[in-house]
Amino acid sequence: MKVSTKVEFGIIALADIAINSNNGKAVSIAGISERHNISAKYLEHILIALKQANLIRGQKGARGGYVLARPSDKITFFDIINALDITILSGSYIDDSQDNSSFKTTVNECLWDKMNLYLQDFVKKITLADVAEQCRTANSENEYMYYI
Amino acid sequence: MKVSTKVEFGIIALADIAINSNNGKAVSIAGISERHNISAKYLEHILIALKQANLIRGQKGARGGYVLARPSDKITFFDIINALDITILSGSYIDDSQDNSSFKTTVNECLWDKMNLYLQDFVKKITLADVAEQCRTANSENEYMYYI
DNA sequence: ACTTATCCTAGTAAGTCAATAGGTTTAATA
DNA sequence: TATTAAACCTATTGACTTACTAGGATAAGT
Repeated sequence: MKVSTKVEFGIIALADIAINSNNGKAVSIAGISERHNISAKYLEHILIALKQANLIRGQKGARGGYVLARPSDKITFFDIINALDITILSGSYIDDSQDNSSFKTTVNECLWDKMNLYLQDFVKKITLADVAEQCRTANSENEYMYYI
Repeated sequence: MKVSTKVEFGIIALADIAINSNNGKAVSIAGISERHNISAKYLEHILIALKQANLIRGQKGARGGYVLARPSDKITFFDIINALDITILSGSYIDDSQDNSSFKTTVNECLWDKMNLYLQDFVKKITLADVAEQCRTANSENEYMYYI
C-alpha cells in the first residue's frame, strides 16, 4: 500500500523516541533528523500531529524534545496511522447519491467497509513496542557489522 | 481506505458488465455511464485499463461494447484492484538507502510488507461474482421499492 | 542574558487525480 | 456501400495533494 512520507517518517520518529528516551530523557527533533536523514523542519509538522493525537509529549526549551505519552506497548499502529493520515483506516468513499442503481452503496458495504475493518483489526494488534524492539536489534546488528 | 474514483468506477463498471452481458451481449460504455451517472469519457480510460489487464474484452463497431474475459467467479478483487491502481496492494515504500539506522528497512519488513500480504489475502478471496450477486439483488429490491 | 529547543503560520514547487476534447478505427446494418 | 455506433488513442487542463521550506514566537534550562 502506498503510504505518505508523513506516515513513514512518523513511525520512524516514534520508534526512535521509544528507543532513545531512556530514563525519561526527551528526544530532540535534531537527533531524530540526523539519525535517519529526515528533514528536521518536516519532522516538526509530523511530531506536532503525533502530539495532537496524544501519542507523544513535547518539552520546550533547552534539553527539550519529545517523550512517549504512554508506554510503547500501549500505542498501536491503529493510533499511529490514524494520527498521521485519517484516510488510510477509515473509508470515505465515492458519493453514491447520484447513482441510478445502488451499486456504489453495495460495493462500499460489501467490499470497502469489510476491508477497512479487516485492516483495522490488523493494525490494532501491532504495537510500537513490537516494532521498536525489531528496530533496536536490527540496528545493533548493523552497528556490529561495521566493526568486523 | 482512500480509493480513487478510477478504482471505484472500475468496480462498478465490471459489476455492471457482469450483470448486463447476458447471453454474450456486449455492454456499451454509454449504457454503463447512464445507469450509474459516470462520465462516459472517463469510463473509457478505466475500461481500457481493465482490458489491458485481460479482465474484459472490447468489441468495436456498432452493437459493440465489453464482455468479461472470463467468468466472474474467476475474477478476484486482487486482479481488479491491481489493474486499476498498482499502489494499493503492492508496497513501494520510502527509500531506505539514506537512513543511518536500519529503521526504515525494519518498518517496511515488519509492518508494511505484512500488511500488504494480509490485504492481498483478503481481496484474493472475494470475486466479482460475489459482489455482482449483491448488486443484482440490491438493485432489484430498489426497483421494487419504486412501485409500492 | 544566552542558548536550545518546541511551537506556530505561511508559502511553494512538483506531482497526481479526475476528468475533458477531439480525433481514428472498426464493425454492424440499412 | 454509405451510415452509424461503438471502441480506441493521444493530448491537455484545472483542482487538489504532497513534501517540503521559511521565518519567526515562545518557553525552558544554564
